[in-house]
Amino acid sequence: MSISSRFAVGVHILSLIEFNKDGVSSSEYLAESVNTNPALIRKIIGMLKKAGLVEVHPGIPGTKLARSLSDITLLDVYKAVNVVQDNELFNVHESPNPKCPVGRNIQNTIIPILSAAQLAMEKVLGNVTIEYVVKDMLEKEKIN
Amino acid sequence: MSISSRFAVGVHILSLIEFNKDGVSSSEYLAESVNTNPALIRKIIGMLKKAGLVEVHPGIPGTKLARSLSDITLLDVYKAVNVVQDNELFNVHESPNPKCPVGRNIQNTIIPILSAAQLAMEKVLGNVTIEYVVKDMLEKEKIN
DNA sequence: TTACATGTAATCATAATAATTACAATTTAA
DNA sequence: TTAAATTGTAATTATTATGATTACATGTAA
Repeated sequence: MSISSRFAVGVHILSLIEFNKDGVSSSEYLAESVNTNPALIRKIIGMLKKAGLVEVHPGIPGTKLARSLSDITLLDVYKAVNVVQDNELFNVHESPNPKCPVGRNIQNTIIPILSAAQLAMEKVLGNVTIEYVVKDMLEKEKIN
Repeated sequence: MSISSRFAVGVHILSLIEFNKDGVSSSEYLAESVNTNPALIRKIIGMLKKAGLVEVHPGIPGTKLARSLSDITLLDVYKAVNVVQDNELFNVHESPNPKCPVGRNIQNTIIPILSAAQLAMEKVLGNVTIEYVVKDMLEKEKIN
């Protein structure tokens, strides 16, 4: 089990749009960097658009960022691409036996805990911006 | 995508062993409460045993806790049942294009962030014991 | 030796993912 | 007006993971 790479690809797309801000970031161009096919990129871009993170129009080549770099967090991307629903990071068995004191309470007892764990993870993502990601990549370029 | 219910079932099993500490917790007994089949329970119990959380012996009916309730955290269970490997909660696309500054840095830039997010989630689990879970279930029984 | 429980491998149906193909809809430029 | 290029989106496929199930070998105790 792991969270869909749509999320990492979304971050990749937004970062590359910034790196290529003076050029045209078509789905084919982005797909070459991600190393996948343009249709998948367009699907993810569609989700980013729906979330208000990018601007893109049918027939017009290229995608632009709709917000400043410092105003887009990894949590925004994560939410945009629907990799995990609220309260659904953890799968809880569906039909425990209500005749048993554990069976009839397990869900109500652990779901709040699991939800808190999920929120703690998401909070970390919320504290990282695409601006940081881009700057970090530039740093790594300098070093190498 | 979501984390396997093996984890929630593991918590269920340990809690029920405690509730039933004066009786015999066979895989069939546990399976009835979880509402699944005994083979799956035995598989999960095998993992809990390997992690030193329970005692169980071939041919001898029943499973016992190997540690005190207050010394077993949800993180112990999570680790025991192998629902998520270290650094693998998030899937990162495998072969980004090394000719692109984003493609050649995306992994090194986001993996530490994703790892920190995963650890934050796991830390929450590490702060909750089976003792708390059992007590909370008892509380909920009183109320209802 | 018989009955019963655990340990474990194998099989199967289902669901999710990512890759891919295909094509309609839209825009721009010739 | 037409042609070319791009986005939007649905459908298909191969692969993988999960959970349910079956089967049976192994081990214990009466």
